[in-house]
Amino acid sequence: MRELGYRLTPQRMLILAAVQASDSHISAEEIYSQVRAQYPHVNISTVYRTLDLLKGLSLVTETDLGEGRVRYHYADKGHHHHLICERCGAIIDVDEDLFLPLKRTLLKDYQFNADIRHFAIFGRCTKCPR
Amino acid sequence: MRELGYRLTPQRMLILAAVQASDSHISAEEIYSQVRAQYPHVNISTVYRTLDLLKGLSLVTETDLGEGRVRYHYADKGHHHHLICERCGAIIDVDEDLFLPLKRTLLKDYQFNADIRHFAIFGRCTKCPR
DNA sequence: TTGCGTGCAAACGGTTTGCAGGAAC
DNA sequence: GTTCCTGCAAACCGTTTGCACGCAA
Repeated sequence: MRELGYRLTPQRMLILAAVQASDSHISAEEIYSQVRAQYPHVNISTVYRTLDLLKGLSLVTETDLGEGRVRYHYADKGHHHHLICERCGAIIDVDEDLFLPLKRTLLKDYQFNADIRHFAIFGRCTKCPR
Repeated sequence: MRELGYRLTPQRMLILAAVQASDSHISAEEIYSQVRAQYPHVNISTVYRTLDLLKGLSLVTETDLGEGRVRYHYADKGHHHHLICERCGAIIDVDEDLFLPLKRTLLKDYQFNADIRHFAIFGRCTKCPR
């Protein structure tokens, strides 16, 4: 799979495995501590370099949920979006189909091909007071 | 206006003025250098502290355009969103009304009250090749 | 054996914080 | 005169980089 000129190192395999294993979005720091459990010698910079590589190969995607840190996601899992409650912190996943009408409008009226894959929408879930 | 227990300092006035004067979104660093032109003694930490205060007073709002830095915007100006071309960097403003159907759906189907005020959508403008 | 990939340490850039002195009230 | 606000310097935190060594090919 990755014999397209890239070397297969234990670090790379473990990092990709960590992203795949995560059922939600995972941060570099979380990947780091997970990989370090099996391979104590890794360095966080290797995690970042590998994630960059995997992004380039379209194996992982990156999302900015506005936390001041980026999260990663295995690319084969379906795209979806996040509703983030500013009060209780709950993260609700919504399907990408919900955005198709918007995407069409942007293309038609604004000549813009929106890359709507991972989206973070802030607000309040109705369970939360106020 | 700000006599709700807050002191009126030249720094605060200049910082708010800088945000108001900006017709688009402005970064803390940009506010800083603009204020410093008239008041060379200011410190960047005062800029951040004042912006926090103005956010709390709902006088400015904050947007994360995914640049690794936050941008600020005077709250009275109408809300709008941004289409950001990943290729040429163009930023296209779109009106918030475009998002009303989505907002309604989220409320009805997901019990989520989306705070759709400043939004950054990445993609490609059709003027750009590929 | 030849690089590519890594660990290390140091730098980075935006933002935050502790503190003591100064200005607004 | 009090208290809030500020400048300063240093810390912070996620991320990036330069370098020399080591391992995958």
